[in-house]
Amino acid sequence: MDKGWVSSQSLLPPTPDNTMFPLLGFPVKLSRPTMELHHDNRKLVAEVDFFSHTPPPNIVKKELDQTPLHINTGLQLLTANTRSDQSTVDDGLSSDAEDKRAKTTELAQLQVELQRMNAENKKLKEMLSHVTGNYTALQMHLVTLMQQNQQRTESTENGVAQGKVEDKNVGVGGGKVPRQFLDIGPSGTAEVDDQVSDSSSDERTRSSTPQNHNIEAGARDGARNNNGKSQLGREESPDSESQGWSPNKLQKMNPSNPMDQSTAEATMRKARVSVRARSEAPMISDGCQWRKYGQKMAKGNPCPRAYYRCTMAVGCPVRKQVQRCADDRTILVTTYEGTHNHPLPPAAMAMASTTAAAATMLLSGSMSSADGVMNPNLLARAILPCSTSMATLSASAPFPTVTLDLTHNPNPLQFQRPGAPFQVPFLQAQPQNFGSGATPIAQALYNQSKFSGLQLSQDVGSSQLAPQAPRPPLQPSQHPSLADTVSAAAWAITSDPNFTAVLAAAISSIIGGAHNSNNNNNSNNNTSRTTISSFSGN
DNA sequence: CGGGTTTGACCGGCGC
DNA sequence: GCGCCGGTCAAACCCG
Repeated sequence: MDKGWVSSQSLLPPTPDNTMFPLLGFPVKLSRPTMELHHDNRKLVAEVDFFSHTPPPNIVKKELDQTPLHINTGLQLLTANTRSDQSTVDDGLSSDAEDKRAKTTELAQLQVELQRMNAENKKLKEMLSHVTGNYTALQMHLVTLMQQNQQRTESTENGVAQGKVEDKNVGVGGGKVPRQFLDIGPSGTAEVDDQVSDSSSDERTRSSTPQNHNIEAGARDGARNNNGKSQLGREESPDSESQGWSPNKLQKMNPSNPMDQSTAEATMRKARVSVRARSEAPMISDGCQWRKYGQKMAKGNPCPRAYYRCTMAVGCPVRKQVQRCADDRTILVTTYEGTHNHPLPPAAMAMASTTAAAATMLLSGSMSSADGVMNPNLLARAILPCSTSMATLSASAPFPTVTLDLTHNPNPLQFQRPGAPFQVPFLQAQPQNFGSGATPIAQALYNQSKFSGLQLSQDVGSSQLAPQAPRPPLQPSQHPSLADTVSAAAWAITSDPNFTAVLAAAISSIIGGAHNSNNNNNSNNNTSRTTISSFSGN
C-alpha cells in the first residue's frame, strides 16, 4: 500500500473544507493540492484548489482574479502518474527507489508551491484588510463631512431647514414630534454631552476641553468610583460614559459650542440601528463583547429589555438593548447605539459597517432638501431598493432609528440562492466595492437567507417593535445564525448600488469642504474616533 | 477572587 | 406637581 504513494494530504493541515479565515471574512476552501498518482490500480487524487473560495467582496475577487484559483503546479504529475502506471504493470521492484525519489522531489516542489500560495494568500488578506480599513475610514469621514456641511447649512439658514424637515416628517410619518436630532441647535450642537449639558445642568461638571473627545480618556468604571452614584461618576468622567447614549443627554445641546468632530459623533449616536432577527438565543452574536448592566420591563412588552454595553475597550460608549418582540417572541430586537472607540474584530466589522451605513443614511435622509443628499424615500430605497414597500418613516420617536428586519423571506433578486454561496448577487451588488467593510458578510450570506426587509422608523417604542409587515411563522429551518443575519444586513446596506450612489453624491456635494479634519483614512480603520459603528456581537 | 449578572433604586424627561 | 417611563447605577449575588 505504501508503495508508490505520496501522501499529498500530509502537505496540508487538517482543515475542514470550508474554513473561515477571520481576516478574510469569507470561507476559504482548503482543498488538497491536485496530485494524481496511480499505483497498484489505485488512484490518489488531490487537487490544488487552494484558493477555491466562496464569493468574497468584489474587491477581493478582483485581487483573486489575478491569482488563478486553480494553480498549475507544473509538476507534470500526469507524466509521473504514467510512470507510476507503468510501474504497476512492471513488478515495481526495480523502479521503486526511483519512484520514491521522484515523488519526494515532487513533494518538495509541492511544498514550495504551497508556501508560495500561502504567502500570496497572506498578502491578499492584508490587502483586503487594508481596503476594508480605507472603506471604513472613508465612510466615517463622509459622516463627519456631512455633519459639518449640515452645520454650515443650518447656521446660514437657521430654522429654515428644520422647518422643512418637520414638514417632511409630518408628511411621511404623520407624527407631531419633529425628529429630535434635528432639534439640535443651529450650530450643530450636536456637541457631545460632556460639553453640552453644562449650561443646562449643574449636576455635571466638565474637565474636558471642547476637543477633549479622547476616546481613550479615562476608564469609565474607574471614574465612576463610588457611592456618589452617577453624578459623581459622570463628574469625573468626560469620556465616553458622559457621551452615553441617553437621548436625554443629547437634548441638552449647547448651541454655542463650535462644531467639531464630536458633533458628528453625537449626532450619529442619536441614530439607532435596530436589528430584528429570529433567534432562540438571548442575544445575537455580533462580534463584540458585552456586559449587561441593566434590565427593565418595557411598557407594552411582556418581555424584559436588557441593556448591554460594549466591554471590548475601556470606555467604549456603545450600548445595545435586547428585547424580544411582543408580537412574536421568536424575534429578537437588538438596538445599537454609539460609536466604538476601539478596533473591531472582523466579525464585528459587519455590524459596525451596518450601523455606520444605516445611521449615515438615516441622518443623511434627515438633512434638509437643500443638502441635496438624500430624502427619506431615497433613503429607504437606498437601503433596501427591493423592499421599499417595507420601508417606513415615522416621526414619533425621540431619535431616529433604522430597523433592519431580518425576519422575512429573502429577497428573490438578491438572495435567490439560499442554499448556495451568494456569489452572483454579491459580486454584482458591489460594483464599487463599497461592501468591503463588511467582509464577513460573505460568510453570512453563505449561511443565511433571511434578510428581506428593512424598516426606517423613528418610533422606537412602537414602530420598531411592532410588525410592519406580515411575518411568516417561525420555521426552524429559517433560523440562521444571528451573526450571519446581522452581517447580511450590513451587506444589504453597504453593497447596495444605491448606497454607493448616495455616498458618491454625498461626497461630491461635500467635497468642497473636505479638507479634512481627521485624516483617518489610514489602514487602521476601526480606530477612528469618528467611527460610528456600533454593532457587535458576539 | 475576579468578572459578569441580577435587581431594586435612582434620575431625568415628558405628559397630564 | 405628580406619576409614568426609559435609562442607568451599583450593591448583592452568582459562577468558573
